[in-house]
Amino acid sequence: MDVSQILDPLNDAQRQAVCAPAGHIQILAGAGSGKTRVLVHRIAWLMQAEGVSPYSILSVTFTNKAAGEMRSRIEHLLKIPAGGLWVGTFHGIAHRLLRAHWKEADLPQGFQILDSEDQLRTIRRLIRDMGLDDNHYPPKEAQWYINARKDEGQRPENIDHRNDPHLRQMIEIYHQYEAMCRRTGVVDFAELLLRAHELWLKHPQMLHHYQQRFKHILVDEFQDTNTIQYAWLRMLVGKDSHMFAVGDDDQSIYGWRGARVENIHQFGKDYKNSSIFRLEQNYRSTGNILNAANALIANNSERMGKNLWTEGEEGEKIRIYAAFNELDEANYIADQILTWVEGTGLRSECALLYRSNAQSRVLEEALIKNRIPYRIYGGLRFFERQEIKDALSYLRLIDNDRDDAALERIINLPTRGIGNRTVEVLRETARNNGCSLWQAITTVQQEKALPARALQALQNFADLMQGLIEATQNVELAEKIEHVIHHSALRTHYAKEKGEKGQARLENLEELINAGRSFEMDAYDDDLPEMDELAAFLSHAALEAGERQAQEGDDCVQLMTLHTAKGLEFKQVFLCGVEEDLFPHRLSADDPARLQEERRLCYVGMTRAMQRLTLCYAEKRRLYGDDKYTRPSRFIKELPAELVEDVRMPGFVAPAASSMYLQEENNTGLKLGQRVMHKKFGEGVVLNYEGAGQHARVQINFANAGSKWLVMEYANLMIL
DNA sequence: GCGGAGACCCTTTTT
DNA sequence: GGGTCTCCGC
Repeated sequence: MDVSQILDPLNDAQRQAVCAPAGHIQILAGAGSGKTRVLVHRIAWLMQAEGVSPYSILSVTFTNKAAGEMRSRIEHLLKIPAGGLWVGTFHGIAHRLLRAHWKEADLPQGFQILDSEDQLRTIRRLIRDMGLDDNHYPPKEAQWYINARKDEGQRPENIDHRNDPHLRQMIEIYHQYEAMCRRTGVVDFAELLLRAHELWLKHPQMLHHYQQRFKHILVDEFQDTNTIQYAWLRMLVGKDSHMFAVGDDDQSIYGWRGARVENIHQFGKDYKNSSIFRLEQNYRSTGNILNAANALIANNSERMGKNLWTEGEEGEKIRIYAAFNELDEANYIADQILTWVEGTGLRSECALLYRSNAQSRVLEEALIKNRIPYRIYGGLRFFERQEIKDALSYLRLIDNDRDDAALERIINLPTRGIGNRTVEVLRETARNNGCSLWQAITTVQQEKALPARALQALQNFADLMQGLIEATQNVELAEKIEHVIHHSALRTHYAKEKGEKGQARLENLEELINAGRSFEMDAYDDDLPEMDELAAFLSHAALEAGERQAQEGDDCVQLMTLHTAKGLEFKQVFLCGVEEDLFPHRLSADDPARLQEERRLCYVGMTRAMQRLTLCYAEKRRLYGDDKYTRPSRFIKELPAELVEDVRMPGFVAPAASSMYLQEENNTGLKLGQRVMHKKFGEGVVLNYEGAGQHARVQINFANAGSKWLVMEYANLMIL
């Protein structure tokens, strides 16, 4: 067997990892070191050199994009379809298991998936129905709480309320929410993972079957695994199976959503005989960029340890641009891009990365002003769009009449005279009888619990749904969708919406029909039960919300958050707003662990750059409506001086508008850094201003009392 | 049932 | 500052 195709494109470290003898293996793969390549080639190696059957390989990723890329690269390398091989996301694989074993998992056969938005709506509804004040129990917080507990593998009955009444109530909300999901036959994202874990916990013989089957378990982005994902993996790894975990602790940026970098350390403890390989040769960035990134990340503690290097050239220094304000920052960047393009560079080679989405607007405006086309990542994806979710809700209700969330969404959409009062009566009836809202319609009608007009409106809705159910039996999926969009009058409803928006919505609805036409059921390799095509389509819509929408194609500058940029690379990168309080974000600055995550985020951002990296900060920034004086991020100071260069023109004088602003601000009579004395708090230093004149507030860092915001009018400060 | 006024919020995102 | 949600009046 000729394996040269598999091994030749690899460097020594990669080859060692790919050919490592069976055993538990951990790969620490630095940014741009060929991580995906190693995973793909490892799978190819197992199959072609070791004669491993694709049937016994499981490869897990976090995103559908990564899973898709992995599968296609494997097929490209092997030049055959990799049938039988399981490649998927944690959620996709859990879903597959639960479909196959719905009975053992104690789920209804046709269970559907509740996406985050539906989950939030459900929880909001529930909190109100429980008679709780949603100011005291914000639905968002409850949602976060529930998902976090599920990610940790906890059910409400296992959580200690520690006699805390608020916590006790949160647990009760979790409890009620669970009951609601059971009643309506839906499962949220976190539940997929938790159920899949419990499924094996409760059915050891089934676990044994999968342990026997999957001899090789490969995990991508291992640093992003949360508690339940790692527990699930550990369970699956039987005594004859091997885990191949690829990750980078320095690129762990999802701690805030439950990811545990500690799992990387835990791996070595759990698998004492495991070996570890490091991929440190970088094929992406210049030496200067790597050295600067290395220096930055060296400020973090408890690292596994890793130093990126390159055979390539040193390259340019890292540029630091100190802007006067956010407009100046944006203009500078636009200007630099124009220069880049004049020098035959492509716009698409340039990326503008920022910490938070709110920063994008000013950048966009500057790009528009300079007629620079751009593409912005983020925002709604196809299956998350309002009109698409409306249409899907009809389909969900057809598929499962217990789906209350779907019914609530469309019972009066388009409006058909079913008001809030009517729906309230339905809810109450459903609650009292422990039935679905759909069933409650019949009950309410029988009991004549509403005025005749409302009853008639309900009857019309019931007739409509009944008609849709009958008309969509035994027809092609696309035809089903088409029929629903047309006869529910969603199409006419959105046609009435004026302007481009309405037009776009209509086009999206058409696109949904197309999606139905091109939808292919996964051809599963084993004994998975036949799944109804509509149900499969709905699951697909929830699990793969589709591409983030943006005008594709043209040569566009790329705008995105630092988080979104992970895994991507660009010749020229601008990190925008590299300022204290923005990056690191002020909400993360106090907690050392979160601060380290911010630093890793900066590391991720810097290592996206291949040739040129510019860090920008503004000395003053308008954010959330008011102006703030800012300080450059501590991350800038952590870069070795010999690797950076200041690109603000020396001796440059602030433009008139800017200096006027400064004067106006300065009528507090104080300058930044000014030492002052306060009667009560003692001596301190001026850190920041807000507003102007006598209503201005000033932030002072007191030597003994810490940092405080004071109103000038009352502060009575003495200048020292 | 809809549209306007006011309250409220505001980090990062995938499934 | 701006986007979203809620409430109230028509």
